[in-house]
Amino acid sequence: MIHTSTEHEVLAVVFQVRHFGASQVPELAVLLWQRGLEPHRGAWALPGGRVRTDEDLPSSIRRQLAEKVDVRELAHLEQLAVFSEPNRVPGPRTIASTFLGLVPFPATPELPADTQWHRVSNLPAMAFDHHVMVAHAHTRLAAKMSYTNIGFALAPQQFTLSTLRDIYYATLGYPVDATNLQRVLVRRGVLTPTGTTARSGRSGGRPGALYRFTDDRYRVTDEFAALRPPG
Amino acid sequence: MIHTSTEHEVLAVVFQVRHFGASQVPELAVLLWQRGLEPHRGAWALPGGRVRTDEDLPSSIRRQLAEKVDVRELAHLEQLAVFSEPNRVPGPRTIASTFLGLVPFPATPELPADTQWHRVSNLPAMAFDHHVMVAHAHTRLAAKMSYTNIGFALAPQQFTLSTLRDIYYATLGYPVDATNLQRVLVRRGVLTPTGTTARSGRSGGRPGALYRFTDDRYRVTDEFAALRPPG
DNA sequence: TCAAAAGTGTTTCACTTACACCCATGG
DNA sequence: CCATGGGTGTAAGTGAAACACTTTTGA
Repeated sequence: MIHTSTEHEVLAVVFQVRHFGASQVPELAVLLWQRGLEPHRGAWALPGGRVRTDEDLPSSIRRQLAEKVDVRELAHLEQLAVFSEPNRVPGPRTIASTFLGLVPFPATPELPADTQWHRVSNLPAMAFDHHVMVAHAHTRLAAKMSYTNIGFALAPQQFTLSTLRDIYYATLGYPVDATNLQRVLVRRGVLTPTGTTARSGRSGGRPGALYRFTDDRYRVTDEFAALRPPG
Repeated sequence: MIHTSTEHEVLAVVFQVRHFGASQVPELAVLLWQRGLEPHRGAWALPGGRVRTDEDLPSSIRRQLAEKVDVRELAHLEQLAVFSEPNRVPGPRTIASTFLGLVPFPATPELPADTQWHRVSNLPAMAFDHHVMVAHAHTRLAAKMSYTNIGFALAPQQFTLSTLRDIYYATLGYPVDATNLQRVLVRRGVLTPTGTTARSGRSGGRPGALYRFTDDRYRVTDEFAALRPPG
């Protein structure tokens, strides 16, 4: 197919840690909408769409996400990769810029009828190259969980360490020791104790201390694993 | 200004570690060309240009770089950020996708008359928003020097540890201990001894052992600084 | 008083850095 | 034989992981 012009679209991989069914442990979820028209009718797609000529990409994706979720819920938004294969979608040649968006636990935004949260570990049939984008976003998120404070965008304002441990588990895919998590994050200045305590759960147990993220903006907290500057 | 359509361009920040003047220590350099026409006539710009409708972004930037440097010299190429402010350049609205390109030391590719290497530490007046792109690329490169094998794309096939130390110094901006550099990189499997030795320099001194990078493809070598998987 | 959940303390381990000292070469 | 640069050994420090043990609560 020969293209004569190029369109530009933005797509967002919006993640939230959510409870599914009666399961005790929450899982990582991604926001998808189901296509009602061909091509790929019935397949699930990432929210987003055409970029207008008078808006930059972050504005564009925020505008388009506003139709899906309350944008105030979006605690973090960052650029991912660009997908530019000339025939990645049928029709006019379209370059896609992808974004990673994060919604805090445990908000439950209103969703349009065609839109749903899906387990990242159990994705439905997806439209076009969107599954690659989800995988890419997940990889990026998991990496950043260990050397940035990006968790602030997935956690509530205040939380116990068990809650935070669940969030790390959901994003990383492997269990994390709550004790060590606390020590690592407090030492780095990522976590601050609020001084208050939560109430005990339904089945008793000692109430947990409440923490909050020190910053509510993205920050790299562990830049140099090796080859640090001298001093 | 009201735009009615959107163009898409690619721009590359091409780095090389180079000797400048009689200085003993090489420095990080970026490839720039000087604009001969308005706007920003005389200012220095990144290589790149309009994306054709039938090529993806990596192909496009490779094609356009071929006019500046021998593409065989380009040992690494990766996507950076997209710049999308509607008025970032005069004329039609243009979205720019930027790339990071790396050329090994100490190649000296032929350059067109309008093109030169410039010290990253002493940049000339630059066109449009290109200085931001260079800063962004430098930050990304410095970060990746410490947790990936990306140095393979800046180093010769074989090299002594002093050479490698200079390359790390040039990219990171602070001195690195050659001894520890060797230990860190060999343990991670990034560096392999060749078993051969270099000849002594002009002023005598013990000849250095020669090393090579184990892989000639980009690889993350130190994924988890903390919160590693159990086991 | 028991189970559940949270928190503390301690040991072990892996890695990195810093630095003093020894080695090989050319002039 | 000495200046120059390369290489080795080692000690100290950091920070993370694992895990047993203690504390606090609800029922």
